[in-house]
Amino acid sequence: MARHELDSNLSLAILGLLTLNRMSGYDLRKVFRTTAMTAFSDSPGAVYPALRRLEKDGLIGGAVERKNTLRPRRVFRPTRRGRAALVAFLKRPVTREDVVHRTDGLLLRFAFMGGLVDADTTVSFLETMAKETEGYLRELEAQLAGTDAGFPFTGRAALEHGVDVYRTTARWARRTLAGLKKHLSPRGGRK
Amino acid sequence: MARHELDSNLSLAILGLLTLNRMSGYDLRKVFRTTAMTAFSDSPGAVYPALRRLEKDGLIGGAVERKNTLRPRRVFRPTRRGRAALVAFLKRPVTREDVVHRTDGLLLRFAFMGGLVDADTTVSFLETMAKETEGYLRELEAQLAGTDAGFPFTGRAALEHGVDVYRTTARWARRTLAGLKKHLSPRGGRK
DNA sequence: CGATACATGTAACCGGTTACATGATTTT
DNA sequence: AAAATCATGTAACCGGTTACATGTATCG
Repeated sequence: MARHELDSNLSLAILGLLTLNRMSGYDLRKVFRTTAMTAFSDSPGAVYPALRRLEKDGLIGGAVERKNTLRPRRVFRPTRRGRAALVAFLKRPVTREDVVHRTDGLLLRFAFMGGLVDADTTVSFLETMAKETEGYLRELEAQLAGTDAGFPFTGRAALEHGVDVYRTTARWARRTLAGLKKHLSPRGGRK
Repeated sequence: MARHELDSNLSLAILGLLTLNRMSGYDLRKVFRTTAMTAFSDSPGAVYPALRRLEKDGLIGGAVERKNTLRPRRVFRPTRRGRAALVAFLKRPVTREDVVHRTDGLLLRFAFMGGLVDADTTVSFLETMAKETEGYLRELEAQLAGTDAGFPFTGRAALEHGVDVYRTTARWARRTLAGLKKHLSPRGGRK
């Protein structure tokens, strides 16, 4: 038994994209090749097996389009279970572990939250993410301060890059939180 | 035949660390568990096989310490070939691909450059890295500008995070470049 | 004397990479 | 007619994860 059904960022990305638009494997590959989602492999050896796993787990279903032509395609969309699994996954609490070791997964989850989870969940997601990122940032800064003599210039600079990136992420979370509140509150708020 | 001998960031990290200090597998695990190098697995199932691969490829050699005690340890250090392979790897040209898909590897290479490669190489590494990062940043910004209606708020925000991070990396490269030049030039310069 | 740290391994499993394979359709 | 794009797959290989296994040494 797989630990959970969304076994990788790729599976999460696919399920999320299929929730937005029904797509074929080829369509997904094109998204991964041509958009900002280049972190994901567009190789058939990654995409098609991932689709089969999701289908086997009952999270997506594929229907053959253009059945009688010579170039049919299987277009996938999430099942009810799939949509539920995605929502449950998006709602998982944000941990320090996520911030330190799974930043990409965290951002991916956030990217798909629009429309799938309520605003409160999104807000508290960002709040926790900001807090945990700031906490880890302080750890890193302390470590950087504790380092000095004997440490080569380039090593120290590489560490500084890490600090810069986490600081950027913390600020992004705070800024997005503010933007989100403005986006929701003013008059009635949009879905 | 493996594509190249440094088959993963973990192998690179290990070879680099062993170039700084002779260490055992357990020592390496401790480094990965307790320092900022938490991106690397401290699990024995990752570290010991990686050490064996590096040894098999003749890049490192292990000597048994405390032979006659009941708790001996194998302490590793790079061979001449290993040191040469590391330097060659560090000197590989920086590509757009590296910037887009292997930022971590790039930073890791930079971290180990101190003392192993000459200042010119380090400087041009940073220059290329800055240029390619800025180039990709412009691509991303164009993509972000081209997106708007229909795109959910959270999706757009996630994209903005990516832009923020690349901008941070570009600035880091420029700042570090300036710092490096100051670090080298003023009077005689240090090794 | 129990818990924690030291110290090194193995094995099943898993997802991604790389490369191979096949064929139709559209564009130039 | 050639090249690019559409469209879907398979298979060998690889490194990392997770869990298991074993035993010593030190600290409280």
